[in-house]
Amino acid sequence: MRGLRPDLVQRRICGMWFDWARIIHTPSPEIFEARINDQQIKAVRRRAKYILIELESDLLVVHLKMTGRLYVVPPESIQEADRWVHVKFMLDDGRELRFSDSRKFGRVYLVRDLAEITGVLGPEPLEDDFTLEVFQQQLGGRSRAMKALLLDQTRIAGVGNIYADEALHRARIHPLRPANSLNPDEWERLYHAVRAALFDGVAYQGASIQWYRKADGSKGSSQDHFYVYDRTGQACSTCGSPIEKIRVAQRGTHFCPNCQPLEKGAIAHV
DNA sequence: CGGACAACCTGGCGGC
DNA sequence: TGCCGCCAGGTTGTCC
Repeated sequence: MRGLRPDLVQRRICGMWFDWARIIHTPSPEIFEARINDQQIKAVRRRAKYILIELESDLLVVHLKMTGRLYVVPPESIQEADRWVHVKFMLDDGRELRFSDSRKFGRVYLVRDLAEITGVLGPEPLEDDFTLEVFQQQLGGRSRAMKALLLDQTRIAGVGNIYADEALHRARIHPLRPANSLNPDEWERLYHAVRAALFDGVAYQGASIQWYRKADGSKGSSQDHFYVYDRTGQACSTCGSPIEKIRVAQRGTHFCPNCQPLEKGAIAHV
């Protein structure tokens, strides 16, 4: 989002193209095309994992899902190959905004009101009003595994599989711990850990494990700073124990069995 | 409420 | 080399 902003703000959309209609989620492709045409881009923002491109009378919303990429190409590079481009928006300066997605899971939306898409999302964890009390109120009081709760976008928005694992490790909490078993100190640790993990992810400009690329096409570096994600069998940077991988909430889940013990009272021995 | 699973899709990788 | 099965930064819906 930050990388796209300078290339997009003040541009005017003067055409679009697509070759996979299902990616155009709302409204129908015909209406989408007619309505977006000639609208000027006023701002580029974000809500949870949704990129919001503010137009004069609509919001162009993009979700990259697993393998989506959004980037701008200058006129001289428009012939450059990318076999996974499925939607293009022509800009008034001759450039082109491309949505590329090998798995075709990503979606684009054109709406008057953001609530049409993100109405059920929980609070933004990096906002100032996201306090420890809010965090605990959103996630606490139930028996679900903490990892599953962190991934639940209706309780807290924007935490994905990588940063859920990273936050739990930073807070030294096992991913299977029931939410109603955390003590006040653990709640506070996890609160700060979630924010720190997300903040660092943004600072490192995303994780380029396979497909993700920044707006300028280069790789983010978050993957070079993972504590547990994608590090199965490697030594924990804190204690040296091998990182383990299990399945929680149907997602691959990485943790250090020594730093993040499941048994109550189990104390890490280094 | 919550867990399991399928669906949506394609590509990369390890194993044989 | 080739084929097969498994895995993947996410979300939604169904069933139990």
